[in-house]
Amino acid sequence: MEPLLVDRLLQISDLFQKDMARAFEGTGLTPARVHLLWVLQHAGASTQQALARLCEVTPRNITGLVDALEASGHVRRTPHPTDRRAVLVELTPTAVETMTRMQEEHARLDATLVQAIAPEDRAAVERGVSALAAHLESLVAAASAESRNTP
Amino acid sequence: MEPLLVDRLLQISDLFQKDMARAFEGTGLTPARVHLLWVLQHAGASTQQALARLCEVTPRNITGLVDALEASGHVRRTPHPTDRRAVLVELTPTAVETMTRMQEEHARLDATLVQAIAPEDRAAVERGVSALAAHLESLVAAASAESRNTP
DNA sequence: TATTGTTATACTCTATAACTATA
DNA sequence: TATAGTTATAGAGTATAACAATA
Repeated sequence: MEPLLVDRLLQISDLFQKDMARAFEGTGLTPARVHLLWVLQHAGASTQQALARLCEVTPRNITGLVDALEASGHVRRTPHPTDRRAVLVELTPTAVETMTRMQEEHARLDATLVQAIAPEDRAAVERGVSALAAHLESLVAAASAESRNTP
Repeated sequence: MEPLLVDRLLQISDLFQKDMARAFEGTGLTPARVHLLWVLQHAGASTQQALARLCEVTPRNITGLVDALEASGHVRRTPHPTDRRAVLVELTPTAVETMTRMQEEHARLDATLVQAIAPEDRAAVERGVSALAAHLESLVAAASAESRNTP
């Protein structure tokens, strides 16, 4: 018997994690730190509170990640122009370069993945994974709404 | 512009993680421990060395996971019948029940996922995700073969 | 000599709670 | 009074290295 669709998707999740871990190794970066850099690249200079919301993680956790990324020269803390309690975190020029390369690699990976699918199946797969993502999103949203009602 | 296929797949990975974390919460179980129980359910009573290979994790790590699962009553350590160095880890009856329920929930999730895809797209999606999994598998295998050559 | 599991140590990610400085 | 960030503390997952008992 062939594996269930859900098992294929879980297998793909697992392989993505391995592939990304491999891509970072030797750079001193970790998945959580790369995620923060990715968020920063898209959001631009941000307060740690904003980063905590975007990463769906506690502010305390952001302190630790920013400490590490500051020590490795990937981000800088600068004073907030109007709020003296806050700091702005921004990518350093080297990190901007690193993230640009990473985004190129990301696009290359996308291209090879699309090519791995038979041409006549591509449109259906695009529709299918969009539907799957939407369905899962609603499942998770429903569960988290319920847990807010019974905390 | 619509998101890249790879971004959809990453989104699905992320949603799976959230959904599973939600499913375990309140049970005292964690993703790593459930994974070990899952492996144990499929492999049957195993030595910790075998579990380390199956989970792709160090033997030391298995010691910790088995300690925790033994304390929570999910697994038992029994002496190996022929090798006095080794122990056999096996599921307790309650854990067997828990895993059976989990497998049923897994099958239900698969059914709702398949239903979320338009009927005329289902066959193409099944073929597509199989091709994607195979392609990623070969990418990861190639990378790990290369890293064994340059350690 | 090689293998099984464990002790010792360390690092990363994560969380909550209490505290400081500012709004 | 509320918000931004940090210190303090804790637990889970992971790894390497050294060691005991057994093969």
